[in-house]
Amino acid sequence: MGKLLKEITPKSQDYSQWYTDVIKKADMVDYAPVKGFMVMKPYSYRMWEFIQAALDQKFRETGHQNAYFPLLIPEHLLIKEAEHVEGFSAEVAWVTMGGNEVLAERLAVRPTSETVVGAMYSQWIQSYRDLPVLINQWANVLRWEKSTRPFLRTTEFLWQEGHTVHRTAAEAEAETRQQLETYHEMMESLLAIPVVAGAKSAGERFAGAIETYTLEALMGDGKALQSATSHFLGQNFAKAFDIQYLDEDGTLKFGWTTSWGSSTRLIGALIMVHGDDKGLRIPPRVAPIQIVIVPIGRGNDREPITRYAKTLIGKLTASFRVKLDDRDEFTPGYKFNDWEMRGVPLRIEIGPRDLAQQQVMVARRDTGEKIAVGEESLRDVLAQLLDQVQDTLLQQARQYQYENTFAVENYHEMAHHNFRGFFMGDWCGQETCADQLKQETSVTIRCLPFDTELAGTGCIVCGRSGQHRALFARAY
RNA sequence: CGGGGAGUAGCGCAGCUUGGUAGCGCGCCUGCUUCGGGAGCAGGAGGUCGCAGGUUCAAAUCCUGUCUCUCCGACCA
Repeated sequence: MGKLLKEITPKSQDYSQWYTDVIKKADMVDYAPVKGFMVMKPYSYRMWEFIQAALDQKFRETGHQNAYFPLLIPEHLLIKEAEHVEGFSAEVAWVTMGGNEVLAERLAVRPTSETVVGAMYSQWIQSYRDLPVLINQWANVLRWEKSTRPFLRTTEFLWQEGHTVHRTAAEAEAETRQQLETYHEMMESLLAIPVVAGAKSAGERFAGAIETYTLEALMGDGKALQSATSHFLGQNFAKAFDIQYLDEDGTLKFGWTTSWGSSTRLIGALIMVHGDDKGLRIPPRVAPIQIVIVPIGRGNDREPITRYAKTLIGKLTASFRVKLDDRDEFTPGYKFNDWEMRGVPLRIEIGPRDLAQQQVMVARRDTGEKIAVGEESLRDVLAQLLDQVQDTLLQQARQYQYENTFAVENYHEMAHHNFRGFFMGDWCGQETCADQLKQETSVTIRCLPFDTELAGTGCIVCGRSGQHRALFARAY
């Protein structure tokens, strides 16, 4: 325990440093040779694969197909939608050379793919019979960010971006909401992260969107993290890229498009929502290793224990992701701490006493609780415990969010909470109020949550009558 | 992009003020003993001091430039 503190800075002492310590000590990332880039090591990449698998399945179930669009986008395409290019111009990386030749037109490394997708869709779509187009791609994108943090904001990141075209506004709008719901469900059931769903205010919308929906999660330091977004693009991109179809009535009409995305940033959210001073706590459903087995004993004890551990592995691998830590060079105590740092949900200890009693000790990462389990019921108990850990992490995160969500009548009240947490308040709808708030407190409007009502106490900034109930917070 | 801090062995650091044979802890390798919450002893390997210039008989140390990490702000998934 004493040595542990040397390795991971306590959250309460320095949250940023804690985060950096955890991702390094849990063997999730390494820094790359180019500034702002990171290597996702196998342990974190595996988590991404679980997220991918869950989303991909859901996308398919809702009628979407995967495709892949090019990494490079010619400048003339990128600049077609005026608002869009303005929103992204400051963070686009350009390719200007091909081999030894200077290119006639420079090529943008995609910051997102609406433009190149739009250019292709305009060629693919002729008739209302071609609609809807429901395509998703798994890709990397590049945004030249000024300050970067592993997972939360890196220059290159992995994500999925869905791009759809619909015949009617209502259908596109429904698609936008449906995809947000897909993310919502995945975050709670897989990552055990509660979120607030809502619409972005005009000032916070995606560049070129009519409406942006978002999921906002509360991190352990009281800051909000935008975790997934879904955009209703209206006909903005259809007009810019000439995505038209001949409708049943014989007239040419513009399609209605959407786009929606979620990224490896989700892993950053997972770390900050569930981690504690001992390190990571990974929800079992995304844990690369769900159960680690630590054999205890030396000399004459060792051989039968190892043999037993191996038969146990054989029995459990069909149902769980299990690992036997039979490293010779570390003591059990070291291994306990090591796997706790890496966030493995359950640990099985097998020592001479257990062998004699035909039982094992099972320790939970989330609560620290340790129980003896008889061999015959082991598989069922483990399955139950994994569910319980998954559930407990979600409940704890919900509790934390609940305890750190405050209704305010004017923005000065936020100071009582050090501007940390979710703040619910009325907003008059004027951007000037949002700007003033941000200027003075760094707090921004995270979203206008669905299914909320005005408190009637007036705009928290100017006091005029409110137009929207809004979620305010400082954000990553 | 602005303001702080930091780059010396795999990791964490000292040495720099006042230039003169590169050190400590952990880790690593070998051997023996150890194992229910970060084991002990003994021996050993490992460094062009971030990079590039400059000053000097001599640079980890002084000067200039540059790159990277980190924290805090402004900009963004």
